[in-house]
Amino acid sequence: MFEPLGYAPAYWRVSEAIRARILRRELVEGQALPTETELARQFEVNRSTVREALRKLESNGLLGRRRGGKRLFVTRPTREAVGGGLSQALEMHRARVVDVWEALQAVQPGIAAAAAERRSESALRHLELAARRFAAREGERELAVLDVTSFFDALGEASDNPVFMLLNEPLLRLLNPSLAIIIDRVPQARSRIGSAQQQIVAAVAARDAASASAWMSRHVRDFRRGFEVAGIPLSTEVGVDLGAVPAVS
Amino acid sequence: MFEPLGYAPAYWRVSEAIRARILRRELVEGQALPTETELARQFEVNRSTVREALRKLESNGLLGRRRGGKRLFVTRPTREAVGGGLSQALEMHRARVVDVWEALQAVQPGIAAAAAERRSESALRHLELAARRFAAREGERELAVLDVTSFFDALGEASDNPVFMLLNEPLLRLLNPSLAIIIDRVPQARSRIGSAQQQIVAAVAARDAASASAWMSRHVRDFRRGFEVAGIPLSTEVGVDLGAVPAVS
DNA sequence: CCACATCATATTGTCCGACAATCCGACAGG
DNA sequence: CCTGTCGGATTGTCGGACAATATGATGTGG
Repeated sequence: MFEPLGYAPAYWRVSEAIRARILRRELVEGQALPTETELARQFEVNRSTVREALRKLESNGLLGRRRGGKRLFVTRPTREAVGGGLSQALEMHRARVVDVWEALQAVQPGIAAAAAERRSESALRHLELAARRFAAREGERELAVLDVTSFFDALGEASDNPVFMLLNEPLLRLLNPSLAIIIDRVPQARSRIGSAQQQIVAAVAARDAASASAWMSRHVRDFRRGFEVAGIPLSTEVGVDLGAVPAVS
Repeated sequence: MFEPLGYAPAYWRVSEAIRARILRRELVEGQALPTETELARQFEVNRSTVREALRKLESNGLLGRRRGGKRLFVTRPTREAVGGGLSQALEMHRARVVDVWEALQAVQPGIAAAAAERRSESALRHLELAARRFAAREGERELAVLDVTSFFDALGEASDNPVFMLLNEPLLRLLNPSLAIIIDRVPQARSRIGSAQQQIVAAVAARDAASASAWMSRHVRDFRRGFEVAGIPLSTEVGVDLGAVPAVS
């Protein structure tokens, strides 16, 4: 009959108060926060309480500090921070390789299309660079995987859409371990990825959204085939150690 | 020439240590954490330091407490926690209505298709229920918006893909304010949304992925038209107060 | 044996005060 | 302009304290 009457500890209220002012842009990016002592004075709580509140905002990525710096500054959550949180959440939700792949399949063609429509010259150059770097890579499985990630990242950048840029990273990161295995075990993986990247780059360069989307669709579908050929069960949970996945003999 | 030599404060290392054990599943969901005093003893740091570490994990959604409870438990980040972090990040990145819309345009058809392929009977019922509730709603702009959100949520649920379920919520949440304005100002908005929902439900019920995807595509495109008719500039930043957007006369 | 009220204990939230390390800004000297 | 010095300010960490209350053990009655 009655709602539980809400009680929130002071550290929570302090953190919400600061968060609200940041989101309302009353505290703008790059601005230094008052010192802990000053905050404690203003909120009329102890410095320890303020510190707990600050830790929450810090891990949300809303506060950060300059390298080696001491004071806290208002920052916008970096891609890494957001991506880390998201992929960590997905691991806890036991997302499987096939789930992430499906999401990629849904979202990447749209990103490619947007990139083709709006890419700037410099974004295009970055994209070309990423593709060339992957193509030039030999051996070095781990680095090759990073190259693949960079390619998708560059594409997100070219789309000039912060939503895409933020979503891209965590999804790719979750697939990184499986990608490494694919590149290791599937002989033609590198060449297929490389040629797909070239087609996509060409379409983006030509501002041909439909073609970019179609090639990306094919590219992502190839990944799925890669999982199968490499013997990675589609129901493998992301975030587990893939060292244990048996090689197909 | 030289890498900055890394130093990490104790609260950070403590929080990382606990996070790692959670992600490695050595601490499983639902399990109670040791008490703060005990953690302080084991890590050989002060309780204040432990508390700062716990606040970080708490705001990541990896730790939570039972309602009215005192001890902390390992939890998986709720959809709200993840969504909150993501939409907050997008606000800070000054994502615009059109950016979010574009992402929706990219991802929702895929979700609809997946839902059509895999929906369970009970998920289908939830979806139907959400559609019926929206259709039955009159007036009550705010609630109508929530109904729309519920519909997309139910669809994500039906897709049975945790990635989709987590991505759905924050995107919709960001559009909620604009949606409210659309429903207020565009007379035919309700009926168009309602009929789109019905078509999607029908396609999902029939397990017709192609049709579900196509209708969803149309549905999302309609939103864009809605923004224009309602006089909401596509370049409006999400998260700003929309009370100021002038009505078209 | 189970359900329930009772109570001592453990635990959290918050405070206070302290101190070392170090970052910051100013200042002087080459 | 670069470098070295210096004092003050700020953070990271510590120890201890106490009120409020959740937790678990205990005892009691059915």
